[in-house]
Formats: sequence, C-alpha cells, structure tokens
Amino acid sequence: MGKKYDFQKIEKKWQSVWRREGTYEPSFGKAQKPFYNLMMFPYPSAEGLHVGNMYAFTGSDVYGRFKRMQGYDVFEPMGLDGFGIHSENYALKIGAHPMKQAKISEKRFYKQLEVIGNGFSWNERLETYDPDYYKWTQWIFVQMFKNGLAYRKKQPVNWCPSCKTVLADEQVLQKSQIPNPKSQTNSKSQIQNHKHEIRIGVCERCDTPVVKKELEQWFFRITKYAGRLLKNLGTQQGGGIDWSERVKIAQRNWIGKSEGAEIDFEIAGGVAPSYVLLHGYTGTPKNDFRPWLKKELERRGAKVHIPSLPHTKNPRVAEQVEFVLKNVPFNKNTVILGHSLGAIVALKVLEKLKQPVRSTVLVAGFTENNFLDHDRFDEQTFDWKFDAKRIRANAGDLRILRDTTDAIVPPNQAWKLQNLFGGVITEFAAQEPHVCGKEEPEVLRSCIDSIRVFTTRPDTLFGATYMVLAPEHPLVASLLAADSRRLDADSRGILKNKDEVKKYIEKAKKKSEEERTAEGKDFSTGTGQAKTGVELKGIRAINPATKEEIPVWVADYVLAGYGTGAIMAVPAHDERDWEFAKKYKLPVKMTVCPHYPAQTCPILDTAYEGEGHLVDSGKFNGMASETAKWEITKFVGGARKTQYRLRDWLISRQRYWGPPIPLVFCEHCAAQINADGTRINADNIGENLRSNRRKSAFTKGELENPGWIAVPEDKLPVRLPFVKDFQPKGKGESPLGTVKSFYETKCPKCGGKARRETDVSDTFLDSAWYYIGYLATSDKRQGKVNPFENSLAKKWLPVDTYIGGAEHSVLHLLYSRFLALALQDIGVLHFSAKGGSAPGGEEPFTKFRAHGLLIKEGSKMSKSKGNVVNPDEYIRKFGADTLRMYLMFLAPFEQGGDFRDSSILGISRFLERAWKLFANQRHGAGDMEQVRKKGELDRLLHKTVKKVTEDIENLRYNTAISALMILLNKIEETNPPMSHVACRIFPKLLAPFAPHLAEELYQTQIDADRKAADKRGYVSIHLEQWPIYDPKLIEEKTFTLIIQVNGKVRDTMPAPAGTSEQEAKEMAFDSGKIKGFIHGGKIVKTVYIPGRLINIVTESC
RNA sequence: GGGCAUGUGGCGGAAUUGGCUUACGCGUAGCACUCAAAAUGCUAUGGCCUCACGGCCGUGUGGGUUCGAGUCCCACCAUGCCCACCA
Repeated sequence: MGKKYDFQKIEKKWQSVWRREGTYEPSFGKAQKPFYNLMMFPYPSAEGLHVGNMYAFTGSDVYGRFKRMQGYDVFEPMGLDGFGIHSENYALKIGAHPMKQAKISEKRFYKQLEVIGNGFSWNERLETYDPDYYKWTQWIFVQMFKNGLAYRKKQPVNWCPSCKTVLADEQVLQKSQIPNPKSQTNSKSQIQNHKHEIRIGVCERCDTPVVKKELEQWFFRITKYAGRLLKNLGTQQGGGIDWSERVKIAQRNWIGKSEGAEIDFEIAGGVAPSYVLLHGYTGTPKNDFRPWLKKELERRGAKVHIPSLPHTKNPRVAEQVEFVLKNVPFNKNTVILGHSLGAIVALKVLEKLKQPVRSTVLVAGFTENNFLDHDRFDEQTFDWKFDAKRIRANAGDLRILRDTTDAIVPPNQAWKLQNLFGGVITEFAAQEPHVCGKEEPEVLRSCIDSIRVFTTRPDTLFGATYMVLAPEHPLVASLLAADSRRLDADSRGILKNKDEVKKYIEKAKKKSEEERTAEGKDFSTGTGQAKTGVELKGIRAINPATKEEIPVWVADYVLAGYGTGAIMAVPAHDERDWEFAKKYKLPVKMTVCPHYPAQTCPILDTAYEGEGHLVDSGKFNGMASETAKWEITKFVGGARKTQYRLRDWLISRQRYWGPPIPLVFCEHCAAQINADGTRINADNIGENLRSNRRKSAFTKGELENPGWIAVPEDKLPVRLPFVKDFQPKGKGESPLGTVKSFYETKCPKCGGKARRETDVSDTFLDSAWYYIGYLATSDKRQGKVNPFENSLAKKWLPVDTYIGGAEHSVLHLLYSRFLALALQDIGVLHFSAKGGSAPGGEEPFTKFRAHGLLIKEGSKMSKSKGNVVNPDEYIRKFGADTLRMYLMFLAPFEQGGDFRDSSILGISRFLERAWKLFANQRHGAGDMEQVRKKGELDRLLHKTVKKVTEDIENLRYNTAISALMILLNKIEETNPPMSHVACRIFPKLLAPFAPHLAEELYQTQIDADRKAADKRGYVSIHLEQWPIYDPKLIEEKTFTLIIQVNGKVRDTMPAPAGTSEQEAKEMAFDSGKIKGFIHGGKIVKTVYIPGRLINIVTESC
C-alpha cells in the first residue's frame, strides 16, 4: 500500500507553489514566442461562479497549458467585467451598493477562480470598474467622438421599463408568447382559435417587454464598418478569420448585407412650375450641369431661370442678390437652387423674400469663408452672417447636396448648413468634383419631389403598383407641415387627409413593440401579419418603368431605419406587399420572370378577388431575373446599392453603474457653432487655407454635435461619484442627473458654465477592449502607460486563441472587432504581425472558438429551475482535478455537455488508479513475456501521445481523455517494467487536465530520478516540454484483415502489414467461412483496401 | 417564416472522414474479497431467434448513389440554438 491520494492537500500545496514561483506569469518583454490565450472574463453579478463558468474556463486553460508545454510564452489573464446592469441589478436585489458589493464579489470570484487551478497570470488581473481601467474606456469614447465615430441623435429606442434604461438592438430578445385572448382586447377575433404564438421583444436581462421611447442618445458609427466587418469574416466558401463557423454565420446575418438598387419615383406634380438656378464663382448659365438641367426640367414642363450674375470673377454677393431679386420672379411654387457660391446667394435671397418658396436646393454649398483650393473671398464684399430664422422660414423644403469628392468645399460644410438651417443632407459622388459635370442626375433628382426606394428586386419594378413610406419618413412630416403654398392649378401634391394621416402616425409611434406585434399578426395567412396603413390621399407617385401613377401609403410594416424608409410595393412578388394589397384592395400586377412563370406565381395562386394580371415589361419580358435587375435599374436611372441591416451602436445607458460618458455640454460653444459660422474659425485667419489638415478649433465630433465638448484626455477619468440612491429613476435620465456636484462643471473649451453628460456607457464598451488592457495592468497601476501605446500591446496582440460563449456572437465579439478596426484607423492601436499575413491581420482575435453549453440532465441550468450546479461542492468532494477532467470528458468542448452526478465517479476512479500506479512506482524485473508486452505498450504510449496532442489542438478533450484511460488500462493490465521516460510521459499528458495531480506525480518521478543523476531543482511540469512521439514506433506490423462477401463482414484474420491484394485474396479464399458464403457463386470482382479489408462480390448480388 | 446545428445502446458519447457500428465512461447483472456493507477487482452487457454452433435485424423515417453508407445526395419527421415585417 502506498500513499493515499489526498487531493485536498495536493491541490492546495501546488496552487501556493505556483503562485509563489510565478509559474504562469510570462516574461512580457523577453518572451520569444508570445501566445495570448484569452478566455472571456465573467461578470461577477450573481452568487458566484457556477459550473458553466468553470466549464468554459477549464476548456480554455487546458489549451493554454498545452501551448505552454509546447514552448510558447503563454499569457492567460483573468479579470472581472464588473460594471454594468448585471452587477447593478444584483446589488439592487440584495440591497447593497454596487461600489461596495463589487469589492465583496471580487474577493469571492478570485478565490473561486484560484481553486479551479487554472494557469492564470494573477499579476495582470483587471476590473472594469477600476478608475484606472475606465479612464481608458472613457479615453476610447473621446477618440471615437473626436474622429466623428460618435454622434448624438434623437430617435425611438428600445426602453426597458423595469431596468429603466435603453437597450441596444442586440440586447432585445424576441420571445414567443401564447396570446392570452383576455388581455388582447384590442385585437379580438384575429387571435381567437389560433395556436400561433406571438413574438415580443423583451429585455435580455429581466424579460420585461421592451417599449419604444424617443430619446436623445449617443451612438457609435459601427455601420461605417459594416463592409469591413463582413469582409474579414470571409465567405461561406472559406477565407477570413479562423473562427467557429456558427459565430461567423451569426455575424454575417446580423450585418445583413443585401445588394439591390436605389430607384427614384417622382411624385406626380413633383416638378415645380418654376426654377431659379444660381451659378457660383466664375460660373455662367452655360457651364457645368446648368444647360442640361434646364433642358431636363423644361422637358417636364417647368420654367427655368438662370440669371447671369454680375461680377462673377470678383463677386460681391449683395449686388448679385439685388440682381436676382430684380430680374427673377419668385412665388410660393419656385424652387431655388444655388451651386457653390450661388448657395450663399440663394441664402441671402431667402433672407430678403417676403414669402416662402417651395423648396431650396444647396449644391456644394458652404457657410464659411474657407476653401480647400483657393484663398478666402474678400471679407469686405461679403457678409458671412446669416439670419437663420428668416432663411428657415422661407426656404421651404431644404435639400443639401454634399459631394463626397469635393476638392473645394471643406467636408464639414454640409453639416454646418444643416445645423444653421435644418434640411436634409444627401451625400453623393458627383460626376465631376464639386458638382461640375455636364450632367448631374443627383441634382436633377433634388429639384423634383420624389421618393427614393431601396429594393433587392428591381426586376419586378414593372409590377410596382403602390408605394409605402415608413411613418417616420421625412416626406410624411414635410407633407403634414406643408401649408397651402403648393396649391397650384391642379392642386397636385397636396395631402388631403392630413388628420387621418396624423392620427395614424401618432398611433404607430406610440405603439410598443408588443402592441405592434400582437395586433399586427394576421393568422389568416399563417405566415405574415396584418398590416395597418393609411393612404396619402392626393399624393401619387409615378412608376418610372410604366409611367403609371400609383398611390402612396404610410404603413408601419415599412421600417424607417432600413434602406431609405420607403419601398415600392410589388404585391405579386412579395408576400408582405401581397397581404397589404389584399387588405386594402390595391391592384396586383405580375411581371414575367423565370422565377415565377405566370401560371405558377405562388402568391396569385391563392384566391384574390381583385384582378391580378400580367404587365407588359416590353423588352424585359421574360428576361432572366439577374440580368433584368441591372438592366431595369439602368433603364430608369437607378443606382446599384449595397444595404446593411446593421444599425449604429446605441451606447448611452441611463444607469448608475458604468463609466460616465466623458463629455460636457456647453451652451456657449453650441451657440458659436450654430449661430455664426465665421467666428468659429476666427483664429484661422491668415492660415494657409489650402490645407485641409489645418487645425480647427473644434473637432469633427464637436462640429457634428454642436455644444458637446470632450473632456480633455489629461482630465480623465471622469470619476463615477458615490451616489447613495443609485436606483434608476425612469425618466430617461441616469441617477447621476440628480447629483449637482457631478454635473455642474466648466467647459474645457471656453471655460464657461457647462453640464456634464450624466448617462454612462454600455457595458459592452468596457469589455470591448479588455484584452488590450490586460497588457498594461502592471504599468497602468503605476499610472505610467497608455494601454494603447504600450509596447507590449504591439508585441502580444492580436489575441492568438480566444474562447468564449456563442451567446456573444453579435454583441461583444462584433463590438470588439469594430473598436479594434476603428482604433487602428484612428492610429492609436497597432497589432504585431505575429499572425503573419493571415486574413484579417487587423482583427483582434486571430482564432476564436465557441464552447458549447453545459446543461444538467438534459435541461438548461437556471436559477428558476433550481438545477444550477455549484462547483464548490464538487471540488470539496472530488477535488478540482476530478471536476475539471470530468467536465472535459462529457462531450466535445465545442458541443457542450450534460452534467450528470453519477458519471463523475468514472473520472474519480481513473485518477485514483493513476495515483496508485505512479505515486507508488513499481519497477519490476521483467521476464521475456513482459519484455514483449513492453514493446506493445511503447507503441501504445506513442500512439497515445499522438492522439492526445492532436485532440487537444482541436479542442476534442473528451477523446484525449479517453485515450489516456485506454493507456492506463493497458499499463495496469500488463504491469510491465516501465522506463523512466514512460513514467514521465503519462503525467505530462495528464497535466493540462489534472494539473495538480500531474505535478505531484511528476515531481515524485523527478525525485526518484534525482536520486540517480538529475540534480535540477524544482521545475514545474507545466513548464516542461510536451512529449513528442516517434512516428516509426507507431507503425503496426500486423493488422486485422476484414473479409467481406457482398459488403457483409464474414470473417477476420490477422495479416502482416503490407499484404498485397493477391495475398489477401488467397487468405480470403482459404477461409472456410468464406467458402460457405460464396456457395460456388460466380465471383464478379474483389475490392481490396490495403491494410484494411477485402470485399468479394458475387454474381447473385 | 428564414438560417444553422443535431438525431447512434438504458445514459453521456466514440467511429482512422465512405470500410469490423457502439471506443472510453456511467449504469445494470453476476462473481471475488468481506461476518456483512461500502470501496476495490474480475466477467458480461444493442435487439430478436437458437439448448448450442450460429443466424437475422439494427445509427430518426422513406428513397437514391456505391462492391460497401452513421458518414455522400434527395425528400420528410423530431429536437435545439440563432434571427425575424430588413423590401
């Protein structure tokens, strides 16, 4: 009898040795082969770690230990994602303050994490609520803001009435509910007699139904990166980053690329009776797009005036305005268009007009005396102050065209115009920079009232029989606001049922997601939902293909946030449009395309009382759909367009427990930007204005969000104050809004009175950069290093292997990628080239694997079911090694596992047996039989090394463990004299799974050796070399030849390796069993698979 | 409604990627040790037929390809996860 396997003693002992020796602390600066092995850090919200966390951490740790033994300098950090709603709600629940509770949770979590025995670099841990950490979270916000990637916008957002905060789209879960007829009083008959479920959006944390609330919020412009985020994922065929395919698919779907076209539908009466085109500096009525535009407008029946402005080479705006007012008639139906300097003239004209015009178009306009290509205009001849109020009142519908290729007008001028005068900006690339092409279709479009739609099926355009606008579409508001100024002769383009429309829109806006879904579901179709809508009476659009006038509707089945917020409805080819058309008796016209031959159109097959009929698409009749798409787009002057489903990242949270958003609002600076363009850059006079890089007094973010000023970087962090009453207030404002000493501050720009932003940022911002933070924890604590400029970041990033839950597919993982790309673009983050030129060298996580879900006896673990397994109990009873190994043995790590109490005994027995065998070594003198067996055992040993190595690399821990069991069984069975080498290999193979036991066994062996020769001191097994197998030893000398007759196994016999087909045949026919099965039947052929089997095929088969 | 998985003994799961289905473990039964139990060890363990030798049938269902299919193709069924009025 040897020593007893006292796991408690062993585990405690080695954990303290490892900690003391710094076994898992890589040498950051000197590391030769840095390997960043990252595991998603936990949010310490609940009662402590549950076994699911432990499952995931262990899986990552096994891999890290394996890589460490393979000679890599492995960095395996751990920290806590302690900010955020999870922790805050937990504190609320138990009546504690999150700031204090955090410290308590922290202790408990770290203790638990240590007891598991993972090889974490304990010196480098971080907590997101540490001011030294969130200082940099805020710093990121400032970088995003400065570079125009953060903006403020008022829009309906997801609001959780229970958490009293907004939620990102990604945080709203769709949940099915069986409708309860009693509570659905407003949707009566539709719901009865149906088993259908309805979907409602609920808060991912508390399950409360989410409502829409209109709030002004901060957003990060993730949409700008949609294309790159998608591209780096690669395609279904392959390429892209090495990630679990299911996560890549989830991200692809979430980004949701679709390719189609944008097509304009003119509104009937959308061409104004008269136009005034004002040219710019050195321009004439005859140059640029003006002659073409005049022709186009006149062709449509309009009268076009292009005054030849005086002193065009030495302009004096006042004189030009006088000239225009004298020579051109204006009325309520005039459209005034100003190009470049002509835009200034137009604005000044508007100041002087007695009554409003129909609409104003500013093409490549500006408000400031600054240009990219030439010097300023003479200050004396210009008045750069604008009467914004008068201009707003007189401009009618204001349209601002921003040319993205413009080399003259600075890029921010369009926003400035919008800030001053309102209006809608359209960005486009002009035919010639600064909109100087002979034909500029975008300009023509802006002169005519039209509706732009996005469609993926332009090939069905001939079948578009009506249009639908989202309730939030700007045209709807504009029509509702329009007075009678458009009441011209035929009174077209005037909304006749304003009240009805207004009512519908108000109702739609008020509707919560729940209500919309509940009352929108149409069970009669089985698939879709009953759509509601209202016609814009008096408004007709012209189908650009058929030239037919079609009605225009408003309906909330069209989403404002996607595409252009307007659609062309093709009821014959789109199920949603079909339902709507059926309900409101709208015409259905089918186009002929190979997808839906006339007779089998799936939608028209169903009974419809109205007349569905074929439309003649002229030369496009029957054209292949893919060809027709682009041909028809060209035919109607549309443009190909790629659309993404992805929305910008809503980052504000009206909660307490998070990093305050590091911005202040300053009325004074807002006024500067809004009211008077010239003063903003007053300090720039005399500068070389040709440079577009010149210093501006305001950053991009500040110009785009007037009044919002970033807290200077040296003033970070903006500390979260201790607020006793941190309960969310539910008024759309964070509890910080009640703390005067917090929000009252001075503007960093002008020194005046200012108010701090009182919202905090989304938790996902904290976790989006923590992998960078880990590399600066030591230095950061000394307050020295910017984690982003830290040389270690360059050396160790990107992360080599990242393991985590698939539930973060579209949250954390997408945000982290976005931020990594953005920060690299901004120039504050640099990755090493250690990943080589692998796809996505700019990506933060080179390899990502999603682990599976750990369930308990077939069902999901949850507090409500009361089946959550507490790991502490099992560790006490069986030891951490046993629990670790058991969890890894359950099933493939990427698939998940089913935790069953009973089966843990198998692992427990296995480790006991390993202990018995190796802790109490037996060196028996061998007889001949044992020597022979030893040869076999050596082969098995090397085969096991191969198998375990390959399996761990592929995260197939269950089969690696099974291989170890087979090896142990065999050793016990043969009880051979084992070499010192073999006695070391087994513990090494065991080390990633059962680190404590392996260390103990190994050190026992070393001690034995040491007595003989080896004088080395303590070297942890976890820093030793991973075993290498000898391929020659693995080769088998014999194999089992399988003999089949007609594909059925009839006999097996041992055969030497390298048996030829002829030899195998002879062996097969010699077998008495085989003869019986052939029955003398004629042999058609034999199939021989070398080293495996021979199959005899007879005639009767 | 769409997308992605998965479906193998009483259970968790293996299967060299088209070649002996059920490795490894749990459970169960029997035996050994024990006064007895636990622990441990040994043996057996897919179903059906047979005293037996042995045979037949078996990887959700139905078809197909192949000398040979758990694996590939088609259709269907079931379960799970993700998404969902995205034009």
